[in-house]
Parts: sequence; C-alpha cells; structure tokens
Amino acid sequence: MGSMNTIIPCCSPILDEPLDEDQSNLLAAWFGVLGDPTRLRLLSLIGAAGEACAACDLVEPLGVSQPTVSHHLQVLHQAGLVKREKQGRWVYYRPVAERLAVLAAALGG
Amino acid sequence: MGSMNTIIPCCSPILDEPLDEDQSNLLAAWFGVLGDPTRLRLLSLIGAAGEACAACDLVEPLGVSQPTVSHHLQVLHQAGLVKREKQGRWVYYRPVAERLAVLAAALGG
DNA sequence: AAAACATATTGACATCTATCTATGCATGAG
DNA sequence: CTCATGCATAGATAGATGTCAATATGTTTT
Repeated sequence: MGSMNTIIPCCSPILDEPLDEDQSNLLAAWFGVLGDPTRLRLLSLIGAAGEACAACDLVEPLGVSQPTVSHHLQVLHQAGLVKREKQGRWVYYRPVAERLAVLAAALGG
Repeated sequence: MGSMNTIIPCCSPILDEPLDEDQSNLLAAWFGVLGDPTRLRLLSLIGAAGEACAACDLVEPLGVSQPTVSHHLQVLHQAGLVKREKQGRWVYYRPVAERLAVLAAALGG
C-alpha cells in the first residue's frame, strides 16, 4: 500500500464522476481495511480512547488472540488509519481522523 | 444481509465511541462491499450517469465478463447501495445516496 | 413459433484473508 | 545477567471472495 501515508484528498465523490482504475484501487484498498468487524472495533476503541496500547487496552475487549490484534493493527497502520508510537515496551496507537475524512468525502459526506 | 434495506443512521461516528459487535458487523459488511475496485467503479459509473442499465452501460467499460458485472450489481443491491428497476428486457440501476451518507456519517463526515 | 438479446444462475477454480499456535525479538525489572 | 513482558513474525488452515465459461430464464422482435 505504498503511498498511503501522505494525507491528500483522493477523489471527487464517488457518485459525481466515474473513478479511474487507480482511484478505485486506492479507495477499495481503504474500504477493504474497514471491511472487517474486528478492525472496525479496534479503530473505534482507539478513537474513543484517543490513545491505546495494543495488549493493555485492545486484546481483552475484542476476544481475539494477541497476534490477531497485532496483525489488524498492522493493517490499520499501513492504511494510514492509525499512527503508532513506541514508548519503551509498549506501542501506542492514535486514530488518523484526516484519513477517515478523505474517505467520508469520497462518499459524499 | 437482512435488514439493510431500510435507510437508517447506523452508528455514531466510529471514533467517538466504541462500536458494539452488531454495529461493527453491519458497518464492516457495508465497507466490505465498497472494498472491491470493480464494485466501486460500477457504483461510480451508475452514480455519474444517474441511471445505468447493466449490459448496455456497464459491462464494456469495466472489462470484466457479464456474469461478473451481474454478480457485483447483486452485491451492491443487497447492500442497499443501488436501486434496481426492471424495464422489459433491461434492468436499470440507480445509486442510493442516503446509504452512502450513512457510511460517511459513520466516518465522521 | 422462433430467433435474438439482456440478465441471472451454476459450478469450478485460484486467490485472499482472518485466525490460531508456536516462536522470536526487544525492552524493562529484579 | 536473567527473567518476565509486550509485541511481531512465521507457518498452517479453514473459509470467503472474485472471476470465468457454460447454461438457464425471461422478454422483445420478426
């Protein structure tokens, strides 16, 4: 997901004009990341908390294994939907609201 | 996808408060539908045209087979993202902007 | 009735994905 | 230094998904 780390508006609203192939690939990749319940809950937990550390705050409420949480956080991070900051033994995650705003804009929001 | 046909706001913005399991399942199903490039282009073509018929307008520009288009239109329809209207031999599709608005709202847009 | 056409369905197949267990790699505590 | 701990990686596996060719269904036209 190479260039997903610079926050730029991607596309005009989906319903306004036809997406070209690149745009649809990019958008679909982002929406695909949101297309998993566990990932959505994860993102939502991080967002509501403002900041969350992986095992401390996220493993137990989701009821999935630690590697699974780690994997989903990776996916969210590579999509630019969360920021990570390593502090000693822990890794803290924060939401990237601008990225969600780009997607909301593509949906006409 | 049972109750996806009544347009109601689903959830408060993802980042505002933790999603429960039902909400995350519902939202993930919708985002999952958007998580495919072909489907996004399809939706975008329908939206830009205002109205489109399946084979007439949608098969050729996508470069995929007719059954594939038919399948994706089915998925979009079941998710409540497009409306269909059969007119004789053709089936016309229209976007359902309200559904997209619900998703945009969930993203904080 | 027959042929042509738009769309849907079926069945098959390759690929992707979510998940787990087991293990590795750091980092902080004693 | 050694041990416990937080997190990541590797490998395996079951299930979902996108796609196509072939075929069926239904509708209009001739």
